[in-house]
Formats: sequence, C-alpha cells, structure tokens
Amino acid sequence: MPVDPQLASAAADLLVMKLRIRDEVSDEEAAVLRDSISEIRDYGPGRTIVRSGVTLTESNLLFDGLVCRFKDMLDGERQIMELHVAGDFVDLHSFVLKRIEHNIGSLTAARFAIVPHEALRRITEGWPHLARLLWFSTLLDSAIHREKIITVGRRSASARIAHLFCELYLRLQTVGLAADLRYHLPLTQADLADASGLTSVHVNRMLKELRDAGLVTFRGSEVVIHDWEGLQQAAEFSPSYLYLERRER
Amino acid sequence: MPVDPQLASAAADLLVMKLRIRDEVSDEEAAVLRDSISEIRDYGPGRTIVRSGVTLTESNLLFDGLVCRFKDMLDGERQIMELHVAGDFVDLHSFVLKRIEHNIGSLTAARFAIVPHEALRRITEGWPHLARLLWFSTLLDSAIHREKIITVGRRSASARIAHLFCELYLRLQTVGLAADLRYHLPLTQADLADASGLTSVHVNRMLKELRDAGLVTFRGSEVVIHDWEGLQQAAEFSPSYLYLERRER
DNA sequence: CGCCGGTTTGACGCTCTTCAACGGTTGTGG
DNA sequence: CCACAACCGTTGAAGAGCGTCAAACCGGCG
Repeated sequence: MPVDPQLASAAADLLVMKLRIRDEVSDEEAAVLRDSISEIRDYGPGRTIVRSGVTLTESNLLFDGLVCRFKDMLDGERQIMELHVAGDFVDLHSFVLKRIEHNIGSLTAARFAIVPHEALRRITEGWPHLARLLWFSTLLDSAIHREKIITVGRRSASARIAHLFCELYLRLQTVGLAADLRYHLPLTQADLADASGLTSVHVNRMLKELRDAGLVTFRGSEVVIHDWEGLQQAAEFSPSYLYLERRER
Repeated sequence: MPVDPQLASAAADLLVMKLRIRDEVSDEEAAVLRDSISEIRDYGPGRTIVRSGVTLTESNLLFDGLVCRFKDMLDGERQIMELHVAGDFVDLHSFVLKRIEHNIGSLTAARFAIVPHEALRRITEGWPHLARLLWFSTLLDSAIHREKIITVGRRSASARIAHLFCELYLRLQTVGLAADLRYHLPLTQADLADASGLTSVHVNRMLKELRDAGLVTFRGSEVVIHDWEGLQQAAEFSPSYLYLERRER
C-alpha cells in the first residue's frame, strides 16, 4: 500500500510512546505496529469518523486532533463518553466486537492511521505480548469509562469539570502535548457539557467558580492549572486508574 | 490442584454458554478453559472479593451469586459501576492491568472459579482465538460501562432503573437465569440506588412510578416485567450494546 | 458593518436530595 | 413466647443543585 513511511512512523511512535510508559515494547514490536498501518486518513472538524452499528474491518489510530465517542439521545441531548487524544487507538475494540454501538466524531481536524483488522489478527496469532499490549490499550479505555461512571454518578458539577481537566492533563502529558500545568484544549463549553453530563449554562458557571477559587482557568481553548493539588482535591482525582507505571503485561 | 471436576466444568460451561452466543467455541477450547481453573472459592454476602490497588495473580470467574464493582467516595456515597451475574469473569482485566482501581464485592453469597494469570498467559500464547474471546469478554464489560455512562449522564431517574431491569433481564437470560419476563434479583433498594446514581428514597418513589405505569414490579427480590416494550421505551433501551449475535471474532 | 458562534448572566422552575418519621418483617435473647 | 433490635421499605415536607428560558455581550470574519 502507498503509505507515507514518515507519517506511519509518527503515528506508530505515538502509540508506542503511550505503551512504553506501561511496559517494554521491543523495536521489533514497534516495527510490526508500524507495518500494520495501511493508510493515513484526514478529517475536518465535526465529522463522524465511525457510525454506530456499522460492521468494521479496520481500526483508527488517532495521531493528531481531538476526537470523542458519543451517543445522542432521542430528545437531542448528547453524551460524550470519552475524549481521545493523539496516540489513542479510538476504535481498536471494534476488532473483536466487529461493530461499535456509539459514534466517533472529530471535534477538531483529525488525522488517523488506519490498521486493518486482518493485520491485528496476525498480531494476535504471532505476537502474543504485543497482542496483550493492544488488549491493555482497550482496557485502559475501560478503566477511564469506569472513572467516568463515578464522575457522572457521584461527583458535583464543579468536580466533574475539575476531574476532566486533571485527567486530560496527565493523558496529554504522556504523549508530550501538555507540560507546566497547561495545555491546549479546543473545546466549546457545550462540548464540555456533553462530556460531563451537564448543560453548557451550568458549565459556564462552574468554570467561573473554579477560576474564582484559583484552581484552573479555561479560556481561548487553553487550560491553565493554577493549583494542581487543589484541583485534584476538588475533583477527588487520583491518577491510579490511568496505570502510569511500567510492568510486565 | 485438587479441584472438584464437576464444579470446574459447571463454571467453565457458564462462561462458554455466554461466549457461544457470540461466536463458536470448540470443545477443545472449552476444555482449555476448564483446565485453567485452579480452585473453587466461596464467599458469604457482603464480602469484598478484590480490593482496589492490590496486585493480582489470578482472576475470578463468577458462577453463582450476585457481585458488583464499586467505589466509595470520601463522603460515604457509593457508586456501583456494574452488576455481575453467573458466567461473568469479574476481574479478567486484572490479567493485563495487574491491579484494578475499584473494589469487587459480593451482594449475595457467591462462588468463584479461580484462574491463575499464568494459565491465561498460556492461552494468549497458544490459543489466539480463545484469547480473542477472552478479550471480547472484557470488551463486553466495556460496552456495558459505556451504556452506564449514558444512563447516569443523561437518563432520568425512572429511566435509569428501567434500563437496569432491561439489561439484567437479557444478561440473565443468556445464562438461563431469567425467562418469561421475570427473574430473581436479591438487591435492596439501597443497592439499586448505588447502581443508578440515586438515593434509596428516590429509587423507592421511582419503583412505585414504574409499578403504577404497569411496566415492572420489583418486590421481594423478584423482578416481573409486565410490559417489555413499554419498559424498553421508558428506558430508551436497545439491546445492541450487549452483542447478542454470533460472529467470527 | 452586520452576522454568527460562543460566552456570560439573571430569573425561575423542576428533579432529585435531605431529613425525619413510621411500619413491616426477621431474627435473637431473656 | 414475647420484647426488642436491626434492617428494609414507605411516605411527607422542605430545600439544594442543576436545568430552562431568555437576553445581552463579545470577538472574528465575510
């Protein structure tokens, strides 16, 4: 296939970067991942990448842009289940599930590396350790889902937003997109509302509250954390569910 | 190891029963699963089976009783992320994650088949298709998590409870524990509240509402669905996220 | 300049929570 | 065999948190 080798490497490297925080990845395994990429695909902002219910034969590895999983309710309300950043294999689980039951959409312009399921199948057959790392990647999403259940089930409005800012800071840090307690986050307050199970009006008020409390500011697509300890406390945030530690897997 | 072969078979059969709804499982693969069981373990009600943060070297396959994943907040509130029924491999993901970031507790007396991670590792190395089925099993939990995010994020109180009743009916049906629109569910209203992100007082009121609407009754640990279509509509429930279809995986 | 998407603010209302009391059932010990 | 505690379910009244509706504001861009 005619894939730009530079781009394929860049995409694979991001995933490997994310995985190497959690376990060793040999250069050979990294090469297998890179060689599994069949195509690079670009999308504009606000596009639907994967549609609910459709049978899939390839998976999308995000390597630039901001993407989300979401579902729309009958009354028009939207719930974003998870935000995805560079290095996330956004629909890897479709390899085993064959279809996904929600939509995946771009919030900004986004670029993906495409990995055919056939290539993933070969990994499960010849590269058991690499296969376990891919499994890990889907289970990390699962752990993030569980934390989101806690968030929408039991956290207050301000804590929901604070929690999201904490989580994204660490996740962006692992792929080199956040540092010094600040990062770029091109979301509207309506997007934040969809991601936290609130309304945009209430998100606006809570952002003011967090700002006035000297914890964090979110303005012009820029998150600046002023009090990391305080923000984590306000969110009842603990990073353990992100599994930021190296172990044999 | 001295495992009662009858019990080991019964436990493995339940998991295989659940998997065979989604894909073919050869008798050989079923035997591999059965032989992976090293022990049978019993717990009384209200016991903690797996504690948050502890490194694990084996996983628990539930084959009798009702179990849940939960986390307690600082103010004492509890959120149940998922209820587990017979045939569920409740902490299979710890095989790859090495520890889990929430607790697993028994709601009733419960019986587990223990599978050492070492045996699971051998499956990933020698039985790729079976490994993918185990992967599937963890991703099914993940899909159930996503639906729970929708539930607590965007559904009304009565819809949350209605949704739980719908989901459990189908999940119990797949392992032969529900039929004719009724099933046994030994939960208190406080448990239901923890599972739906509400208070027990409000759960009580919503149960009355669902009962008065002629949709479902829950009394004496017994769920009786009077209007399956109506209940699904009230819950905005669609079974697609349970992947109740056979495909090559 | 005037539109347009996003943000901000106020007034009001509804859903769910909180607090509290009461009733039914089960189990236990005197 | 009854008294009593413990637990669960039920109901009422009051209140908080977040949603709804609506208007104004702001900056960017055609």
